[in-house]
Amino acid sequence: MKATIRDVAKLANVSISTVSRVLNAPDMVVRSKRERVLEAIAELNYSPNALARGLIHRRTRTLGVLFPDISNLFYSEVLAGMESAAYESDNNLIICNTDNNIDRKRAILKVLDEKQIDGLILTSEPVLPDDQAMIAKLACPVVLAATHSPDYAIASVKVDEEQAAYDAAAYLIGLGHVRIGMISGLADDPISGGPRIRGFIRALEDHGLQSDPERCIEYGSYRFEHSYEAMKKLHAKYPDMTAVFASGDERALAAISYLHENRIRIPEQVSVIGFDNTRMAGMCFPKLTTVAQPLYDIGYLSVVKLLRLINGEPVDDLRTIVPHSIVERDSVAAPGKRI
Amino acid sequence: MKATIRDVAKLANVSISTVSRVLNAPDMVVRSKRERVLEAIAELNYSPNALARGLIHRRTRTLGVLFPDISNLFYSEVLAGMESAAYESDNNLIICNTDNNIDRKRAILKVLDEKQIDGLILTSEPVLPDDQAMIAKLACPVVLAATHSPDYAIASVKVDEEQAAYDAAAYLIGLGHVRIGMISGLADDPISGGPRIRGFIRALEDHGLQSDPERCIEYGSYRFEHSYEAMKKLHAKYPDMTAVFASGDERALAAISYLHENRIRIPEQVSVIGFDNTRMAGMCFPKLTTVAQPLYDIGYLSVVKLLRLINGEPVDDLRTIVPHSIVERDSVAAPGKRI
DNA sequence: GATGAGTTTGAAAAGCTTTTCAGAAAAGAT
DNA sequence: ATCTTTTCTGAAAAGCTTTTCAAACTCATC
Repeated sequence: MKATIRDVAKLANVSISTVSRVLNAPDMVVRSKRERVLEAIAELNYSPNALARGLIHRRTRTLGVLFPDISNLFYSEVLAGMESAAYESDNNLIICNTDNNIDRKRAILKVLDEKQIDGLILTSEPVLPDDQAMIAKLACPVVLAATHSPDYAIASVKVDEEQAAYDAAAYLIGLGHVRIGMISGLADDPISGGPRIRGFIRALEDHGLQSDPERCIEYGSYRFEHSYEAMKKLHAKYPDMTAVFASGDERALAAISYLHENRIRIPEQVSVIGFDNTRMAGMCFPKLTTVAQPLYDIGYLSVVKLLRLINGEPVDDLRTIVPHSIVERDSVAAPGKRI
Repeated sequence: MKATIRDVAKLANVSISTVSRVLNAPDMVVRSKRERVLEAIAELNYSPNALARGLIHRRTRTLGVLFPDISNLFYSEVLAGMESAAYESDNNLIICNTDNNIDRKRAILKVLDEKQIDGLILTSEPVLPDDQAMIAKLACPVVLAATHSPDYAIASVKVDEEQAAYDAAAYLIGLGHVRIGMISGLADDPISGGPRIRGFIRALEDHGLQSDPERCIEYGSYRFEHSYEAMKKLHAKYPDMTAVFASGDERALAAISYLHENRIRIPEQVSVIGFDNTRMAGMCFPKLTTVAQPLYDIGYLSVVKLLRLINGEPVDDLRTIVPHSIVERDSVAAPGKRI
């Protein structure tokens, strides 16, 4: 049986108020008593009950985090950043997996609400009207990580997807590539789809290159197998392309696998640039050149922002844009170049 | 301001006991009142406060999980299994990252204890006397996932590392390999070190092969860069080996990178077998043959086991061994074979 | 219409802590 | 030694729910 503050009070022969003060405002209690209390605490291995505390303070120092798929490297790195920020600020994270399932999400949100989380972070998933309704019922602030809501005024932290995609394409173009394909998420995917496609196309158009989506883009989920098939189709319909922009590192790895299997040399014959810069990017062969999202920072900053909102502090901007960058490794080279 | 049970009671014009009963034992309250209460609940968007509930029931339906490094794919898959089991049993997971830091671990355990978690899962890390002391102070059951404690009677779920390593080596031997190297964790690492090394050596000895650790094993952390260096050294001191057993997929990818960069063909010239079967194994080139640990299951079963302990139900065995298997992909072939 | 059994309800305690408020003790001033 | 201030301390309320217990009610039976 865990010791309670009563037990400590009894053992130290003081009132429970005094024990409480020793814990929360030690200077208020006279030294002799304080020491007796401290001894009693040690002897009973007492630790205060956070439930009771939370009940009074109306604060649990616990945040909820929803992921569509935690087993994805992308999210684990975001999570790592969140966990650090939470630890540094004395908060804990309850992690839930939504599986992209609206009913499951609803159930989770209900429980988290009951558990009195101080704030919630939603990761990657688009905010549909349904979500918005559920969020609105919540009694706590919400931050979106690696996604944002154009329609509702919800705080968010993410990169500028369109610009990042533009930069990826522009980078390839700068190296001299003129026939560039893309493996993309579905066009209606508000993160890895739409904006990245627009950025990609815009870059091609700005440089007067072939930019017909029918020809130079293939779509598929982020899953390796789907991306592999997408690469296969893309290569079939655009055989003379010299570079591929894969909207996600997992897609890039699938492209690389396809090229290897068809004995097409990377980057000599075809360059591949990825997106995300997950840890896998440095572990494949050739090492992947990719558009880096600061995944850890996105996680870290979402928690920081959420904490601000919880504390009623001002946040400078509702939608935080974090910088992306291109990490040059070995999967991209100028077209036709021997290495 | 969140509505409380009082507010509901007032609006429905009943006592709070009645509201509570509508929630917990609806049949006890007469229909007319029940409906009035339900309406009030809906109108006020009331949801019961889990802190107050937890205080009474002495149960929070919240479990703590400690990882040494969440951003590792290995752990994210274990985590996915845990999360499923937790969701199915109406529990939540508080995830913490220890960074292998004892002080941090101590701080985390203190907070989790205060938050009245019902149970704790420790992942991968060895249980040192210090840990044991901290665990003993906890008021809740503990399960070790992907690790175990030979010294203390703590429940655990993991594969038989030694046998798995033995099987990996035996598999290579069965294909005709006679000069086999290993990239290992440090010898004193109780998981990816010691047991796997012993299994590996035993397999070699059982078949009368070169098994001098000085010659055929290199050590290093699981980090890619360290493993790359280890592979480099191993290859230097054992240039005629035809197969490598990498104790972990990340190590295997490093080995593969090294071989690619030195234009050594895989598996024609050197076969590589990994360990873990993380998702990366299917995304590299060539696809990695590896000893599969059922990562998801390890996570899932640890939670199931923990729940048993929490409920005071019997567990059949303190140390659960889950089955491993060899997943054959493309990185291993018979020595000298053309593909 | 009274009695009894069974159902339904509300008051109050319990679960553990923090915080307010007022009283007690100590310290200081005269 | 007395009175004021200041410092400490304890009792009690509050935070929200569940649960026990006893009271009130319903309904059937005689």
